[in-house]
Amino acid sequence: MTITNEISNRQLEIIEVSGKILIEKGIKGLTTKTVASEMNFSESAIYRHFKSKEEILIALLSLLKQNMNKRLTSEIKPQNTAAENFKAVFTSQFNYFKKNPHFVVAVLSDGLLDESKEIKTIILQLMQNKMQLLGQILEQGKQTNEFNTEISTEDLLPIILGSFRFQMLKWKLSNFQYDITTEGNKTINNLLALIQK
Amino acid sequence: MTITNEISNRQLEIIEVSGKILIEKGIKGLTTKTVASEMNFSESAIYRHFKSKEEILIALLSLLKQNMNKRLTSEIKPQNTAAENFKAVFTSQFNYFKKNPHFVVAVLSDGLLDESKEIKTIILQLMQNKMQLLGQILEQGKQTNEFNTEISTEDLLPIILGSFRFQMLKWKLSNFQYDITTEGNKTINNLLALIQK
DNA sequence: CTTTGTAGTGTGAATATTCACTAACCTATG
DNA sequence: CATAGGTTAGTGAATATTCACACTACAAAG
Repeated sequence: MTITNEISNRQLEIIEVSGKILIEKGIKGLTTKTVASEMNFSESAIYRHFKSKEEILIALLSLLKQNMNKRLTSEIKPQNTAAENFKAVFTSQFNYFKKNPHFVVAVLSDGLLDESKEIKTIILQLMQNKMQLLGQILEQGKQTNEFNTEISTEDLLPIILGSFRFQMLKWKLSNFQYDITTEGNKTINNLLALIQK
Repeated sequence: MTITNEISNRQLEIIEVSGKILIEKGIKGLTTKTVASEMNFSESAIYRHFKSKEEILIALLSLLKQNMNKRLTSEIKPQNTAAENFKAVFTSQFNYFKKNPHFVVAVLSDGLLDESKEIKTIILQLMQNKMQLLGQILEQGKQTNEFNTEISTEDLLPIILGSFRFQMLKWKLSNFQYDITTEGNKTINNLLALIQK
């Protein structure tokens, strides 16, 4: 366990393994035993890399938050139409989760919510960041007269975000068996159809 | 513990207490100890009323399923407009959860999903029932030319249900501090504005 | 080149705690 | 007097965490 803020390769492995366990067996299945077993080393070895189990979850969520912010921010380009930006953001999300389904936990992280104050904070930040980003795009669309102005951005956001979350939940319930990118694209277009003029 | 299918008063108490614990402390907080403590009797007394902890959860979800079906079905009236039916169904939901916030678990039951096969099945049924009911209303609205036909009912359902779920999540995250019926009404109107002609 | 210190990473055994659940017993009431 | 519903006092299993110990790589020192 190094003192730096950097994440070591071993830590990253543990995070990924934890995410995998989380979606396969749920929060109850994530124990020091299962993590150690999946890592092919003993339980005590975990503590060479993380102070506690909670720290693993915190690291996982922090990583995702960081990644998501960087990734999504880079997708938004002022020269593009709001619809294009809207599509780009969600396409990026769906592609990312297709490659890293073990991070879907973070979207459906209600189960983790009650874990600790710190975890709750990160999850809330994750939501707020996404809301803020989406809010920008919606405002852009209203100003450029692409989107309907009848419904306030504030009211539109939970509808869009809720749809996204629900889609992810369905995907998880199917055990990730269908292609989330094609299904996701359908939803993107449907949502756009609803809010476009 | 009687042999009948009826739920005794004591069982109902336990179910309600469990629901309360579930939203306050999450699935991890729901233990024989916390239930017993909230009931003001010993842990072993629980087993006079339920065979296992899982049975409590199953009873809770079954009760809600039964209740929701009955309640929502009675709200749909063919002589009413689709918009009226739509409103009636959601108003009923919001009113019900306002009075029984401890049952919000069932809407946000992601955490329970991994508990057991049987529990997962009931939760899925709960979702499907609601989808089916809402689907009827949407179809009615399309036939009477009230609703937009651009987006298929199938595609519309997850958007509406996702919005509802997200609204409930926000409410829970706020610790049920605001009035869900007024906030809910806003969402109902917004959704209607989106799908109406 | 060899010794030696040290940081990093692993192990197995032991720990206290918590969990769901059970057994034996008590007692009021119909 | 049987039964429903409560009690106390356990049970074994699982859990997160700690500890003493061992091995390795490698850099500094002699």
